[in-house]
Amino acid sequence: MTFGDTLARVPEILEVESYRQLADRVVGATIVRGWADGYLAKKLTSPAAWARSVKNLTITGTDRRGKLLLLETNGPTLGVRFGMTGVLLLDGDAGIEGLFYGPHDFQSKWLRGGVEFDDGRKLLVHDPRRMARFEIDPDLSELGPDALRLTRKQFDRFVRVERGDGPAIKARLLDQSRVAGVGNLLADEMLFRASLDPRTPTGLLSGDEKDRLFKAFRSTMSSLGKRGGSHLGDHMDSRFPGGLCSRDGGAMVIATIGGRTTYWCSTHQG
DNA sequence: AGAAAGCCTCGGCCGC
DNA sequence: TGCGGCCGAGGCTTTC
Repeated sequence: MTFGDTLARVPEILEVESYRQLADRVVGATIVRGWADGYLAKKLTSPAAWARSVKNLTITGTDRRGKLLLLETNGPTLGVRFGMTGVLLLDGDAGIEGLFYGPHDFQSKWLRGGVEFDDGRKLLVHDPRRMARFEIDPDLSELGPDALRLTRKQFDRFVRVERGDGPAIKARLLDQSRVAGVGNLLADEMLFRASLDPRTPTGLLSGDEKDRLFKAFRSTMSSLGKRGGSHLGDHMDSRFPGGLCSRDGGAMVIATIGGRTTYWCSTHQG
């Protein structure tokens, strides 16, 4: 599903990284005003707490951990989670052009909050489905290592299972406390590339299967980063009911794994 | 009108 | 058998 020639996406790690690059443009600016609706401020004590906390803060830098965008300031660190349909806007510029599951265009009624700077610019969160959240001094200890820079050593810790067979590898990939940034589409793409059944218990992966998954993890991040979005994976052409695998023509299977709709090839991921 | 997403909460049960 | 922690299910929210 695309919107004509417009790229359509889900805010997974690659999209949030492009939001971070957009946010880099406000480094050095000072916030004069901030606002948020009740949903965006849901993790804070109130929308007023956001307005009060951000006033007069100067942005000193940007960072990102997984899907969490971080704005560093001369005071607390500001965090933004984008949920399913959140897009970061800087005045007229969007961090990305469209969303896979989101609307085809931007509407002012879907602006849920943001900040205004001393130079007049505005950094805004556009979020039709209201799952984006602001945070103040977010707790990073609950997030695993960043998926865009995952080393082999970190990967080996990521697939380690303490007890029993462990969760399905698909569920482990989505576990943000194990590795931060992999969303549903990226997880399916990695497993497709690694020729792994998403239901495989993490603790039962062979050495060869772990090697394949690590390679697929890295290649998915780098090639989809170059292509420009989480929705541009090799398996996406086959990602519909009744779809056939673009690699070998096998029938695609659909099931809920790790709480998310999962597509995989019955032939090469069997 | 059903399904989709990220994230959070809750409850059940696994494993020691 | 008891307990803590893990894991999966379900809810939130809105749109197409």
